[in-house]
Amino acid sequence: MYRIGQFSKITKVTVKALRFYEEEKLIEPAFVDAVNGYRYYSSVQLPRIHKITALKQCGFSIPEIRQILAGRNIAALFAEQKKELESRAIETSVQLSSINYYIDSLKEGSLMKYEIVIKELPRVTVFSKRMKVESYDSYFTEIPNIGEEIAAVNPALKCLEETPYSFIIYHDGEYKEKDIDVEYCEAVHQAGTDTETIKFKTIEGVKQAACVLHKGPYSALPQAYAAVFKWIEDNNFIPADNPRESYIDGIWNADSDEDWLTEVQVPVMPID
Amino acid sequence: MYRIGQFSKITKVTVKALRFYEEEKLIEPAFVDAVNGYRYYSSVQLPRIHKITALKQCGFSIPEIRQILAGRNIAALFAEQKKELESRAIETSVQLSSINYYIDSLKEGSLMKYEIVIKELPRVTVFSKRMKVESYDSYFTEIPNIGEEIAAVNPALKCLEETPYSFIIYHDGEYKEKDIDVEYCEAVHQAGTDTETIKFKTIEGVKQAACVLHKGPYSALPQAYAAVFKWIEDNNFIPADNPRESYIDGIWNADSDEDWLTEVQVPVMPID
DNA sequence: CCTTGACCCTCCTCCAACGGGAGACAGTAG
DNA sequence: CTACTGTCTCCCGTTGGAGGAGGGTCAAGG
Repeated sequence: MYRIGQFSKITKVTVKALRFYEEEKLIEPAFVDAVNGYRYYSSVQLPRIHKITALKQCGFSIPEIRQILAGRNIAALFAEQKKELESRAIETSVQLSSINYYIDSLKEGSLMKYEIVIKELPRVTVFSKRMKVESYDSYFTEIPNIGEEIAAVNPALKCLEETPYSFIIYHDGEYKEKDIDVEYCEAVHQAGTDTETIKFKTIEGVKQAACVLHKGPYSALPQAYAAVFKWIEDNNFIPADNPRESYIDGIWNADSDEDWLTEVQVPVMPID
Repeated sequence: MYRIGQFSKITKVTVKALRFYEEEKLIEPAFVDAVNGYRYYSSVQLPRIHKITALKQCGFSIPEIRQILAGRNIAALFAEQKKELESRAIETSVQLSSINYYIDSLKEGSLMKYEIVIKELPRVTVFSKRMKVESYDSYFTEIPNIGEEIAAVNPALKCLEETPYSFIIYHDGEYKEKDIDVEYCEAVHQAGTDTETIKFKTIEGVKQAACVLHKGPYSALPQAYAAVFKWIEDNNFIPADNPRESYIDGIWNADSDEDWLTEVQVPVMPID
């Protein structure tokens, strides 16, 4: 019979943990002195505490260990824990490559200019106009016209005011300087009547998109694109769809182009 | 200006988290209505919350994020986090192979007969006698003699009574049936006078040893050895030293050999 | 004007697995 | 007798919020 401190040394389980396991009904002392309350453990309990330690080293929680010790659901719990650990391994490796990306970008002196975040993009109903434009500058003259044209046919049309979402999809997979195939979209509450060139449609949600926020004039957007595509590569993702550029602040509500805010969103999927 | 719920939708950060971050001084609303207490956020805060989200996805804690946002210790924190994540990745992979080992052993019908635990073995002072014996049975007749012989020369000798540690080191790296090179050791408080065949020595500690507890007669010990060596292989470790067999309960204090307890300890190191 | 539903506020508790420490006995060695 | 170590119980703190209670706000519809 060992006192708790001795048992603790033998088993390498702290005294605190032993008392806690008793409270959690994982293991009880073989005998408790009724007078002074001292706990006494015996060597026949070594296999049990050994088993507890082994299960803890596998990352099981205390209720799970209790189940396994009771002999219930053993196979199921192990299979579940395996899945859990596998997803944890993936998560850690994503974090690791993410960190490496930032360390890289720090070395190049740009002090975390771009941070990339994985987000979900919701399903939205939009009106959209697809067009080929000569250059980036030219479509900004187009956009106000689109709004007017669709409003003329749908007087009661409402865009999302609280969480507005207007963006351009680049249908050329890659970066181009001219003759760009773009689609301007603006989220609305409900579909309305199409025009010749402007159509209502539903854009499906995207479970994972790498998103980067760009602050400043549009001329610097290519840097944001470069950053997000480097991140995607570094983090073992691949683009799963065409990139979007979402306009948050711009000429319509910010004076200085230094204050403009644009989000680049690239749907991605992990490389298996 | 967005109310908290709208800002939450835009940023995919829950309302609870936004309020919590405010309390933690990570981000404050651009404006708080003095009358009703409503928080209002503006789009100029998007880069900051975006940065917070990105850092969280790297696994940083909130105090760390606060430091990084303040621009302090950035490189150091990133390097530290990288190390942290790397060790977490290793830990998870160990747990994973551990789990796989048990799932394997479950399939073979043996319901977790042996659990393997990684423990540290302390540095101990022992008296030891190294000898070649014909078979496993024969050295058990030897052991009592060793104790008597050393006690004759060292009348005041004290073994560790509270946490006794007596064990055999197998100097043949592998399993042998006869002509075995063994060393019997028993931990003592202080070194004493050597005899012709029994020497005092200090055995260095081992940082990681794969340990398995065997309950039952010694004839079944080979199964325990098989289990621990399989585990070592499955878990990407390699033996780092000769195995030890530590005797906890045996003929001297347990009647039935079904109650005997022995621990097999194999020092290991991870494969790089 | 009243109600309803959607938001928002603050404040409180809860999670996991113990660690740290306070205050009070217990047991032993010098 | 005192000092030291071990043990007991009880309470608080950790992380990053989630969940809920109880109550105020705001706009729309009847």
